[in-house]
Amino acid sequence: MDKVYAPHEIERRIYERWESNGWFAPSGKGTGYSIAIPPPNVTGTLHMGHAFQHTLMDMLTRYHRMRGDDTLWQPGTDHAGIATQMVVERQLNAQGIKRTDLTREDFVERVWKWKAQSGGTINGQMRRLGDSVDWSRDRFTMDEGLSKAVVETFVRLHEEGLIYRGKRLVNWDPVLLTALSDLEVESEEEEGSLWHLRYPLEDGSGHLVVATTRPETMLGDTAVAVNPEDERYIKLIGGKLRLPLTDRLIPIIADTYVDPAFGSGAVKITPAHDFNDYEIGQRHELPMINVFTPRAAMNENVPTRFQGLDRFEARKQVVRELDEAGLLERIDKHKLMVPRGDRTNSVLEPYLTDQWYVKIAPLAEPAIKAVEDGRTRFVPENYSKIYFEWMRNIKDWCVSRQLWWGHRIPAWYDEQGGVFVGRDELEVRAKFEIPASTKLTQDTDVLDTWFSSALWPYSTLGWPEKTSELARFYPTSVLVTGFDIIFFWVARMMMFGLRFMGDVPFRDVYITGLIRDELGDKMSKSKGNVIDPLDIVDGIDIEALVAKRTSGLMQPQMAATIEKNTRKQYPTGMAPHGTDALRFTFAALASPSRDIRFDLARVAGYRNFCNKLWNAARFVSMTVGETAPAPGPTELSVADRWIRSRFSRMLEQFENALREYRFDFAATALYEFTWYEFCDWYLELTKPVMQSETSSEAAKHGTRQTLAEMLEALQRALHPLMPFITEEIWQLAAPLAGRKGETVMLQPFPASGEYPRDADAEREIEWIRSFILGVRQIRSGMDIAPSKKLAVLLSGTLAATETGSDTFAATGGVSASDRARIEKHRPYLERLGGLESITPLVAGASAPQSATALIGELTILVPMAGLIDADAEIERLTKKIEKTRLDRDKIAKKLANENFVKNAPPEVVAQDRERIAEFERTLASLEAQLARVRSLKGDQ
RNA sequence: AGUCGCGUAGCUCAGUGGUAGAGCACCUCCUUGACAUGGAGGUGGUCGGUGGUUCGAUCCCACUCGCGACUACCA
Repeated sequence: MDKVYAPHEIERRIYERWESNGWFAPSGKGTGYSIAIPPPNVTGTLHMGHAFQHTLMDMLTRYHRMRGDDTLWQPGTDHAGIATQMVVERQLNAQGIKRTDLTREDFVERVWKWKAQSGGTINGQMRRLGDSVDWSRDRFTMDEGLSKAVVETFVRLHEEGLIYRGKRLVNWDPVLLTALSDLEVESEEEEGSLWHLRYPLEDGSGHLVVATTRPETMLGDTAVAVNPEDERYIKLIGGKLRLPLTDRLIPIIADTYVDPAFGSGAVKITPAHDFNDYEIGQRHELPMINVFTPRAAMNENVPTRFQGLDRFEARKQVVRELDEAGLLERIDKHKLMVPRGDRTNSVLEPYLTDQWYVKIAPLAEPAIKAVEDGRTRFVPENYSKIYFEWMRNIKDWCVSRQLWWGHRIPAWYDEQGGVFVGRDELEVRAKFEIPASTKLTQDTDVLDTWFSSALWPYSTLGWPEKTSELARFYPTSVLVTGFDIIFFWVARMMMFGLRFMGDVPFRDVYITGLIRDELGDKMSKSKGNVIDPLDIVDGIDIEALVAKRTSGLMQPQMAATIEKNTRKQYPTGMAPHGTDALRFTFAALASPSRDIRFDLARVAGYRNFCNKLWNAARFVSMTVGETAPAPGPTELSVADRWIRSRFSRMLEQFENALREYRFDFAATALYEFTWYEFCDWYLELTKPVMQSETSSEAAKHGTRQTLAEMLEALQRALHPLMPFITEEIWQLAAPLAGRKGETVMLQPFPASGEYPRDADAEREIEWIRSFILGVRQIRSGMDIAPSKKLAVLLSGTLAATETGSDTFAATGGVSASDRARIEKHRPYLERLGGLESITPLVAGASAPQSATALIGELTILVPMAGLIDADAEIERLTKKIEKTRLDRDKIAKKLANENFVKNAPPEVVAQDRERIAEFERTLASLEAQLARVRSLKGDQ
C-alpha cells in the first residue's frame, strides 16, 4: 500500500466493477426500499446541488441495500421542455439558423440529436460520484413508456372533467411565444413610473385623472373604475369618458377593488392585459380589447400610427402624444413588481389565449390531507407549512405550452373547431364516431415539462401497466430534493400520485438546503462562482478553472471580474480531493433547513480523513499480516473489548441519526469513532501488546483478531458514505477477518448488537486515558521532549491508619484499586505516556520537587530535577487553580441559593454537591503542590 | 403586506431548561517504524439586544435590532 491515499487511481476501476456485475439492481429479496431520483435536465450537467442530493440518496440506498432491503434507486433524466428547446435554438442561432426556418419535425430531430450527444454527461458524472443507481432501469421523460403514461394521464383527467380548455389571460412570454404557468413567473421589484393621465369627460366638462404604470395599454381600456364610496367621483359613476387617442367612449364604473388612497383613486381598466382588470371586466361584463401581437407589438386594434410598434416604443409615443394634447398631468417615480419569465427573463404579458388547464382544487384536497394525516412526512417538518400555504391557495394549472419540444397534447380538432381528446387519432375516431373523410389535426401545443415529472415516481415503474415493480416500490420511501421545487414538483407528484395510484408517491420528503459559494451567494454561471463537483474530485489548475468560468457567458463583460475573483479565491486552482472526501463533506454539512456555504477547506479536512483511514489500514495489515490469524488460544485485552464496545455505540448513534435524516450526525459519529477512538487510541493501545516480547501469544492473537475484525467492520460501516476507499480497503481487510464476498457493497451493514458492550472495559480505558493525558499535560506544559522517558512517582490519599503502616510505607497511600490498575495497565501507561518507571512515593521520604497531575484519588508526580522549570510549574499551577476556583464558585453560588436546593430535582442538587466536593479536593491538592514548589524554589 | 427561517469561538456551523461543542484557522512542541493529508498540548465565546416565565434561560415566551428566503392583485 502507498503511504498516501490516491483516490484517482482506484475510483473508476471500482465503479466499473460494481456496475458490470449488476450489483446496483434490486436484490429481489427483503423489504422494498426505493428512491426515485429527481431527474436532471438531460442536456445539462450536474452542479453542486445535485452532487449534494445524490450523496444523501446514495448513502440511504447503500445503507438499505446492506441492511438487506430490496433496494432500488431509480435513475433518469428530464426532457426539460423550455430549457432544452432554448439551448438548441441558441445553437442554431449561432449557425445563423432560426428555429422557424426548420420544420417542427426537423427541429425536434435536432433536439434528439443534441440529447444523444450531450445526454451522457450526467450519467458520467453520476458514475464518478459513485451513485449506485440501477442503470438497467434508466428512464427519460420522453421515452416511449413515459410518454404513454403522460397521454394516459391527460386523457383520464380530461374524462373526469379535470382538464379543460379555455380562453383566459395567461402569463405570456413574448420572446418564447408561449404561455407559462404562474410558477414560471419571477417578479422583481424595479424602478418605474406612475403616469397620471387625463381622460376627458364625455360632455367636455372636465377630465378624470387615472394613474397607470403601463400607459401603452390605455389603447385597450374599456372602462375606468373608482371606488363606490369615493366622494370625489361618486357623481361620475355611470357616466362616460372619451378615451384619448381613440374615438371610443368608455364607462366609469364602481368597484370596491379600487383603493381611493392610491394614485388618483381612479383606475383605467384593460381587461385583456391585466389580471385584475380581467376580473373586473368579468364582473362588469366589459368588452376585452387585445392590443398586442404575440410578440407584444401593437396590433390592428389600435390607431394605425401605433400599429406594429413594440410595446415600449408605443409607451413612449402614447405618453408623448398625451403630453402634447395636454392630457399628461404628471409622472411620479414608482417602484413596481415586473413579471419576468424564469428562462428568458423577458417581461411577460398577461395575454388572452386558448390554453389547456388542470382543474386543481379537487386534486389538491387529498394531497393536503395526506400530509395532514402524516402519510407523507416533510423533513424538516416546517416545510409542510410552506406546502400547505401554497396548496390551500392553489390556482388552476395552465399545462399547454406553445413549444415544439415536449409531449404533444393528445387532442384533435376537426375543421369546425370541434375538440376531441383521446389516446391517439384512431381511438378518437372510434370513440367519437368520426368518419375517415373528416380531417383531424392534432393540437400543436406540448405539455408543461412538469406534467410528465409529476408522474415520475410511478411512470418510471411501468404505469399504466400493472407491474411487479409498482407493487414492490410504490410508494417510494423518500424523496430528496430542494425547497425550490416543492411547488413545481413535490406538490404535483402528491396530487397525481394520490389520484392515479391511490397512495402518496413517497413516505418522506427530505428537503435539502441550497449549496452556496463561500460568500453565501447562490452559485450561478453568470456570477462565475460555479464549482463543478468533479473539479473538487479530480482537481483543476487555475487556468482551466478561469477558462471554464469565463467561457460562454451571457454577459461577456463580466469575464474580467470573474477571473479576478476566481484567481483570488483559488490562487492555485483546486487540489484533487477524491469523491469520498466530497461526499463526506456534503453529509457532514447536511444540517436540516440550512443552506450550505461551501468551503473547500472542509473537503481538504475530509480528504485527510481518508488518508488517515488509509494509513490505519496500512498499520493493520502490517501488524496482522496478509492472511487471517490462524486459530489458536485467544485472549482479549481490555482495549480489544473496549473498541468493540465503542463500535457498538457508534453504530447505534449512526443508525439513529440516519433514521432521522441527520446525515451530519451520522457523519460525525463515523468520523469521531474512526479518528479519535480507533486510530488515536485503539491502534496505539495495540502497540504495547504487539511490540512487546513479554505479552502472551494468546494476547497477541486476540489483538490481531480484533484489529482485523474492526478494520473490516469499519469499512462496512463507512461504506454508504465513502464507497470507494472502503471497497479498496475491504478487499484487503475481508480476508484478514475471514469474511468472504466479492464486494463490500453487498455485505451486511454491521449491527450494533453484534459487538458486546463492555462497561468495565470502557471505565478502564477511560482511566488509562486520563492517566496518560495527565502526564502529557505536564510534559507539554513543562516543555519536556516527547523522547525523554520519565520516571513518575505516585501518591494517594489513604492515611497510614487506613492501610497499616507497612503497606503505607510501600504504597504511598495509593488505593488498592489504583495499584491494581497500574499493575494491570502498566505496559499501556509506560508506552503511551513515555514513562520509564511508575513507582509509589515511599512514605516518609520527602517528595522531590515535582509537577503533578490528579487522577481521582491518585496523584502522579513527575520529578523536576533537571527537567522542569519551577517558575513554569508555578505558572501552570496558578492557572489551573484559578480555573478550578471559577468552576467551584459558579456551583457554590448555585448551592447557596436556597430556592435551588428546595426546587431543583434532588439528583441535580446531589450532582452539584458532588462536583463541588471534587473541585475542593482538586483545589486543596493543587494549592498544596503550589506551596511545595514555591518553598522548594526558595530552597534553591 | 403575509408566511417561514437565521443571528453561538477569527471563519463555517452543530447543540441543550442544569459543567458551552466540532471542523478549519491560530499558538507551542515533535521528522517516535500507520499516517507531517501526521502526533501531543494549548489560546479563543457575558450563545444579537431588552424584558418575562423558572430555583435555574444560550435554549421557552414577548418585544426589538440585523440578515435571508418564499408567497402576494396595489393600478
